[in-house]
Amino acid sequence: MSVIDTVAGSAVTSLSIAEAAEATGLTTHTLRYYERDGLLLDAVDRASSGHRRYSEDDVGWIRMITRLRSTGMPIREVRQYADLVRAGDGNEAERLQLLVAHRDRVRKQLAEVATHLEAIEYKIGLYERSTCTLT
Amino acid sequence: MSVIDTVAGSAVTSLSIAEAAEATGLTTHTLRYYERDGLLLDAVDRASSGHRRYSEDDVGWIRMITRLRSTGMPIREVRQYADLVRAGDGNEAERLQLLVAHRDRVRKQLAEVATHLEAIEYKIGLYERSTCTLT
DNA sequence: GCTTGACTTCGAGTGCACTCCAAGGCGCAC
DNA sequence: GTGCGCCTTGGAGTGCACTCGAAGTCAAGC
Repeated sequence: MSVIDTVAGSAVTSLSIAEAAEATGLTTHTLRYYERDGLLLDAVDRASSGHRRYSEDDVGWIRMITRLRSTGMPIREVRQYADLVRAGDGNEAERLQLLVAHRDRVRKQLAEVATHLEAIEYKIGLYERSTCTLT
Repeated sequence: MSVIDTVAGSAVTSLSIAEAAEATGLTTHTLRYYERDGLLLDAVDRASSGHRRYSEDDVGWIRMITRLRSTGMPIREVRQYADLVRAGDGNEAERLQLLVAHRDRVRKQLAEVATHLEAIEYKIGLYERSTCTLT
C-alpha cells in the first residue's frame, strides 16, 4: 500500500494509516486521536479517496512525540510543543525551555525509579535467600 | 498527635492519618483508598474515637508499596502481593516471582526511558547550538 | 455489479488512580 | 455549651489517555 511518488526529482514515500501505525508503534486509533488533538504539525495529507497518507516527515515527528510521551510528557504539553513548532521560526528559546524542563523532570524521575528499583532488588535478595534455605 | 504507648515494655508510636500521610508522601484520601482497596495487610488500628492509628509497621509497608507504585506496578498487582503476604508463610516463591517479574519490567522500562532521554538531549543540543548562533 | 476490506467521521465508552463531597462524630479551648 | 478542627463514611466525580462502535465511503477483485 505504501505509495512511491516523485516530487521535484526525489522519491517520496507515503504510508497508509495502518503502515504508519506499524512504523511508529501506535495504533491507528491513536494516530487519528493525536491528529484530532493537535499533536501533529499539520493535518496529514489525503489520497483522492480521503484516506490519510503519512509522509516520512510525519512519521519522524510522530516518533519524536512518541519519545516525549514515553518519557511521561502529558498530551497537553506535547500539544504546546507542536504549537510552537507550527508557529515557525522565532520561538526556539521557548521550545528549548520546554524540552529542558522536561529533560530535568525525566532525569529526576529516572533517578527516583532507580532508587526504588534498588530497594526492590534488595527485597528480592531477601526472598531468594529464604527460598534457598527452604529447598 | 502521635501517640507514644508502651506495650510489653517497648515504646510503640502510632500516627494519625494526617501524620501517616506526611510520613509516606501520600494524601489522607489515598491512604483510606488503599486500605479500602485491600492494599494494606490489615485494617489499620483505631483509637477509641474511631480515628485510624498507623503503626510503624503500617508505615513501613505503605512505604514499600509506594515504591512498587512509583515504579509503575498497577494497584491490582500490589493487591495481589498484599494478598500473598497476608496469607502468611508458604507462598514466598510466588511473592518472589511477582517481584522478579516487576523488577524485569522496571529494568526494561528504565533502559527505554534512558534511550528516549538521550534522543531528547540530542534535540536540546541542536536547539542550544542554534539559539547560541542567534545571540 | 457485488462483495470485501481498509479506510472515514463523530461521539461515546473504558480503565485507572485517585480526589472530592456531604453529613456527621469526637474532644478540646474558650 | 459551643465553636473549631480533625476525623469518619459511602458514594460520586475528575482527569487522563486512549479505545471502541456505528454508519458510511471507496477501490479492487471475482
